[in-house]
Amino acid sequence: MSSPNAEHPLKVMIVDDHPPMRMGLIALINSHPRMSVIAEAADGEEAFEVYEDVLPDIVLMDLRMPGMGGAEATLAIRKRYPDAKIVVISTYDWDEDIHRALQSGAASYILKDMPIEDIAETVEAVYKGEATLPTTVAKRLAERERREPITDREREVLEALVKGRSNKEIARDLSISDETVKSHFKTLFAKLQVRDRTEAAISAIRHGIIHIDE
Amino acid sequence: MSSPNAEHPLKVMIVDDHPPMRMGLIALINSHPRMSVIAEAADGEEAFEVYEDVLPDIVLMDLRMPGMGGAEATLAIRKRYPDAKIVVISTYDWDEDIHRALQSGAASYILKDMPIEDIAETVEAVYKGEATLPTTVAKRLAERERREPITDREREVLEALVKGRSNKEIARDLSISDETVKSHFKTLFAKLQVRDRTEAAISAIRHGIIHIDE
DNA sequence: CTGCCTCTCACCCATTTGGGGGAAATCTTA
DNA sequence: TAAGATTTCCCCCAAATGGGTGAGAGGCAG
Repeated sequence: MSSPNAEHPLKVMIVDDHPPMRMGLIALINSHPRMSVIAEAADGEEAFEVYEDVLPDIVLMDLRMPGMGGAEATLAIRKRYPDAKIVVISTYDWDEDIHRALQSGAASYILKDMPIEDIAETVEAVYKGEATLPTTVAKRLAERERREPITDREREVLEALVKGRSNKEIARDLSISDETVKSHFKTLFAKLQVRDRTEAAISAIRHGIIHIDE
Repeated sequence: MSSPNAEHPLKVMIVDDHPPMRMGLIALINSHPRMSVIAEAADGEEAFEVYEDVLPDIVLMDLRMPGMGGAEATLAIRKRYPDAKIVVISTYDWDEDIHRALQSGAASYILKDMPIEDIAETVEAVYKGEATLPTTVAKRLAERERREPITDREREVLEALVKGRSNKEIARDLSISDETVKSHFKTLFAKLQVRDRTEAAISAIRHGIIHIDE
């Protein structure tokens, strides 16, 4: 594999659901001497299809998108192409988002408020196999490690909570007794270091454990 | 005032805290034959300062920014320059955000998931004095009208709630009795059409009444 | 097979929250 | 100034939530 140059630039694919952001990322990459955008997609499914078509050297992928998000798309692509290099770019530095993206096989996680030079640099660095994570992002990830891991069941309870359900309703939804729901909340309060359900809901949203909207 | 043409293009100013988005909006406007970006800013305060310096024909302004947001910046600019034409562009179509932006004097409110052609079109239309609001946005705004207006005090209570405070703590914070807090919640539940405080908190966030983060 | 973890459920009891009234004080504005 | 909205507070009572403790069933890893 020869290193990219003016004749054989690094082939980049852009994935983002916002047209102007897509335009900016394309302009950013194309203005770099050794990189060139060869494809774009507006959501996760399209990203997977287009990836197979064009087989880019690297993907610059948004995280939050309608339908299939960036983490799922990363997982899908790397399942078929384990060497795929994907840089996730997001608005938020929420620890669960970061964790999910990296778990899914993203090589890096960067933020949209970074200077465009840093974004381009990360893309090139990742292509070269240099693992880079911005300090802000790494710090958030470290914070997450310090938090006790939340189990699948607990996540389901949180999800129902954020939908506005009462203990009884959550119990019905999950086919368990409401005493069990209370029990889950007790452990959740401890893990999230909060005192009541409202705080728990907000905390879950702020950490990206549960996604509002859609 | 002569109409913009290739020699005298419409002078546009771009305000957004995300460098790649700024780059995209600039590229978008500059690729239009009758428009040209003459200045940019990364937050509300900078927007005001730069506006005074360059006096653009129109501003394309992001809503959510660290420090002074787009609505406050719009208000500040139009206080000094009542004829300033400002198009707010946002990720979210939350009714309170839309309302605040238009209340602040924005001429239109558009979304970042719109096609770039529509964005450019809106900017030009607004300059010509044609008021345009995307149907999605107009619909959200209409929904808001159907909701009973929330008072300032109630908003403060909601804000404290989203911070995770209990009734007693909210009472202490606002120097009122906790019976009064309960009273405010009673009316809030009715206005937001929810049954408990957790739902109220989520609803307040989803409508953009209270902003999480920062 | 034996811990360890998760999920499940139960009981008790204190506190918090929510729903029904009503009412005085203040502030706005027609 | 009088109507109207807002903010403040009160009472009562029912329902929901939260904290402590304990414990059985099932799964998974060493």
